[in-house]
Amino acid sequence: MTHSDDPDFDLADFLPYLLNQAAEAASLGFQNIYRNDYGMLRTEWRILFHLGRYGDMTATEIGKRSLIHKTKISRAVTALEEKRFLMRKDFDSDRRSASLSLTAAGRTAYRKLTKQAADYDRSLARAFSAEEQAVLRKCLRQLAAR
Amino acid sequence: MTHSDDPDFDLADFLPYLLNQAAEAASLGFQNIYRNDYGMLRTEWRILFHLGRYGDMTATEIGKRSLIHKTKISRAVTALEEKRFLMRKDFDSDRRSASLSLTAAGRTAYRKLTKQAADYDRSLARAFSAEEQAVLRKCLRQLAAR
DNA sequence: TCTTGATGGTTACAAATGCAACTTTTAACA
DNA sequence: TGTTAAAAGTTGCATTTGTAACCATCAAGA
Repeated sequence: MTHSDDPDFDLADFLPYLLNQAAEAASLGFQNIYRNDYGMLRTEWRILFHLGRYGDMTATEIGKRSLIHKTKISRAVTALEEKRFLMRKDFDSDRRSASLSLTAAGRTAYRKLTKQAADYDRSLARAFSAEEQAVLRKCLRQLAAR
Repeated sequence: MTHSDDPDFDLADFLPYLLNQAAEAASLGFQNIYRNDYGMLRTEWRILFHLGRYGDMTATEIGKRSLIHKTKISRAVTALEEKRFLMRKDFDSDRRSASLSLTAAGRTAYRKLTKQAADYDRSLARAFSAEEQAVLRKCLRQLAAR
């Protein structure tokens, strides 16, 4: 006996819930890599990725691209700096901000992590047909864009 | 110019990232409802849901069903009790645990929230065709099951 | 030049979470 | 019966994160 007026509804079918479960499960495997192998947090890996992929930029520019909040960026940049994955180069023109660029170690980490991410992505996607993958990614993108 | 050995790879295509973005966006709309209207956190709403849907049970039983960690359950139950949404009934047979049951206010909140969840789910799903929805849910379930 | 307002980034504080340690009670069994 | 181990919850601590307030610098105009 159910206690609901809407007996067909179940959390397991609720899209936000289902998305969360899937996202958490999918994150886990890769999280282990950047956490255990590089001692990074998620935000740090994301920032490393942005710098590696798009080149040097300021914290604000990372924020515009990634939609990560500036306090998270500030802390992650400090952490990456302490780990010697990136360096700040002050501008003469504007001493409020600095150009962030990866060190050699940072670029190496970027290269390896990107490769592992691509591998991991393939291992996840392997469970689905090409059509399913296309639908899945399209739906996710659409949901994310709200 | 890209700085990668794998120039086709982008975070925006990375499934864990995409899933996270979609999950976060999808959560937001409903989060506003249980937060603003009922002052609940996500775990509290989930526990309210389990009790409303499946009837009275102990904290451990909720944990088995929902896979929520017992410390989160303990804190959420206390919070729901303070908000007068649930009550503990001690067992005579085993004084370590208690049966948790919703109050009248809790049942009302459950009914309304469940209805709003169902509506919200439909509003999300409306963006997709029936086939897309089926593929999406199937893929998410499969990912979550890993 | 001086003031006012915006911008880039950091820090303080509070809430949320995970992990481990702990308390109480029960069960097992020598 | 008395000791030990397990189970049900709770609490403490350390980490992470969001919000708001904050400092320093720069731009624009009076």
